[in-house]
Amino acid sequence: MTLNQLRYFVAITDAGLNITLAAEQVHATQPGLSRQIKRLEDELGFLLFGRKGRSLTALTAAGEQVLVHSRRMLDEAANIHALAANQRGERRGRLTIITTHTQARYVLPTAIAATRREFPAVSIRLQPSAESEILARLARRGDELAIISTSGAVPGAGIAVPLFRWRRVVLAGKDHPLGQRRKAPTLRALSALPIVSYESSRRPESSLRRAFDAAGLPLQLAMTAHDADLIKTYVRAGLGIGILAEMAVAPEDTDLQVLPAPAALPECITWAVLPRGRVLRNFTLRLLGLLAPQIDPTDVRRVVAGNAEPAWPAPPAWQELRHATA
Amino acid sequence: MTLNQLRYFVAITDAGLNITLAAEQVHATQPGLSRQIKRLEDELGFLLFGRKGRSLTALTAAGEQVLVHSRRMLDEAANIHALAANQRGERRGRLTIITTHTQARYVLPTAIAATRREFPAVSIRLQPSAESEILARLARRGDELAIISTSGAVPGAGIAVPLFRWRRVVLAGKDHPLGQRRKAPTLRALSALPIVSYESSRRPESSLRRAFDAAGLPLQLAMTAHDADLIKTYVRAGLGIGILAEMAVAPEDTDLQVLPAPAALPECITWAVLPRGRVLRNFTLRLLGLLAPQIDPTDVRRVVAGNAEPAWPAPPAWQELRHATA
DNA sequence: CGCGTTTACGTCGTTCGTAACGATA
DNA sequence: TATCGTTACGAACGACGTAAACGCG
Repeated sequence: MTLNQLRYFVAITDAGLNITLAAEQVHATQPGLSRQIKRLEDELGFLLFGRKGRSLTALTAAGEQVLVHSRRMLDEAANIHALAANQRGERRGRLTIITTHTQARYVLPTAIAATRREFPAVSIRLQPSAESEILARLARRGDELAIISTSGAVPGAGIAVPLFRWRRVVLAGKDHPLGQRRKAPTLRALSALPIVSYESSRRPESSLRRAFDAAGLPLQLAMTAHDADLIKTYVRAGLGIGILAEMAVAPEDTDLQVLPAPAALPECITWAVLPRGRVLRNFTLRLLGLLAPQIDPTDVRRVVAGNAEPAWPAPPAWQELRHATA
Repeated sequence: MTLNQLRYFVAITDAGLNITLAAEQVHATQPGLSRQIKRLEDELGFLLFGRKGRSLTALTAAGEQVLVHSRRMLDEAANIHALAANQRGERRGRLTIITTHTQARYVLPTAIAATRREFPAVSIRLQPSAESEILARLARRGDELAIISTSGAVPGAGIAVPLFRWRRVVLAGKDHPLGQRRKAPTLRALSALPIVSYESSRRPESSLRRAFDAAGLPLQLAMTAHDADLIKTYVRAGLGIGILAEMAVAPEDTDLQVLPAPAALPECITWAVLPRGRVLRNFTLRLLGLLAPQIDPTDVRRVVAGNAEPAWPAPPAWQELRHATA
């Protein structure tokens, strides 16, 4: 049993049982993979894949089991390599961040730019994803970090580190009467108007929808998008009233009226979610520190390694954070 | 990075940084290990060991880290091998049981004999250990299973499966007046007499000692031993009154008076403790099933694999169990 | 000097890529 | 016939053991 054999094995399963495709992805030839799988099966004494004719049709039940342990071994191998890279001060690497559009567009840029200045050879890959996919992707391999928001609840998968608290804002067109009193509109007032907000507000468990439900008021979603810029565009076009994250309001949005959200809309928290048990590269921790200065990188390492229980400092409000890091 | 390199690496640390000794234990030559370690260090880019002259003096800090992940990788490799052995119905293997003398002498024999009848090629190694060492040894490698007793509390390390409940008995010499009423003596009565019991009773947190402490009575330990047979021998010799586990009373002990223990001495539970995350061989589960028929082997597998939360059936009393399995 | 590690050298086994072959839709 | 997996072959690499050299107590 070789690490390479296991690497080929999971590559084949990840490629949907297509050996040729898997071979490309591990930078090897197809006969090489075929042979190693055969060797592995010979050594273990049973088939990993079910075959019909010459092509692979499915993992066997035993193969499923082996796959689980193989992935763990490869994860640990990757951990040792990450450890080594940190140890010798390696400054190259890759960091994949899975996040939503709003975080990517309004929260991350300064921190990512600063990280890149410090580690110019690190390739940072932003992977905007729908909220529902984010936690699922974390389980995959790679040096991944998810940045997501919830209204209070701690995300289930991985190690969740609270970065900052934020509230929603209400956006109205320049001459919309809602803005005339310059204070937060009531939930009831919003309920009477067409709303433009995030796609995720369509989900019945979204905190926006639940706030309206709790008040017994209807929520009229005129339009939804993943993208805060689109939302603002359509508010400008007069499609309705925007409800979005305060981070998404930029200085150049002077043509819009920005009002606080009703108190009934709960405060949200943005979290960094890290895969449990993974050795983090130095630049990953650096990015986290830049995003939320209250976080102690050493604590993060300990908790992710499973050597300490999470005990995070209370996250600051977004406004404080932005002033502190500006 | 090769699995062999990691194997050599942990062998060297387990051999106390003696490469020659480690080489014997992994059935290889000393230069081979030296070379592979050098290669590994070259690849990782830093030293795993501190050296003085030509000899290894200590693990480096980075080496400690690598060691942790290396062990995990090798554990997973062993898991795959165990999985494979199970899958192809391999009936050979080794099972090391870490336990106390009383369990080894009075509880395990029938179950072990039955397991050996079913798996004649399995070599079972009984490793009697003091209670304090048992849990520490579980962390080491190999197909290990610990059988230990506590007075109620769940053992901390690994997965603890409750096997059965038992009580203590009081042993007195044939003509000792304590036995004349043929019922359980009081704690106060025992307190006035010299006691012969287990070595572990010397520990202040032992349940025997705590029962006397709670009653405000002194415990006079005339003699202690790890070994129930020794205790009986010294009771016969008139050294004092024996207090030991009910399992340790054999039919041939007709020359001793056997009395129930005072109710103030709490009931104990014997547990099987399994290392978390290890794939168990079929014969290990078989032995567990023979020890405690109420246990569902599939549940044990699931819980040890981390795929289910422990929810064990209530353990029967030793007497019921013995009659059920006899 | 004895113990333990490193270096040198020759052999063997394994892996890999290229190329040809086989099966399947 | 195109696609994908298997088998065949030759080259290159790497691991291993033996034997000798080196350092340290």
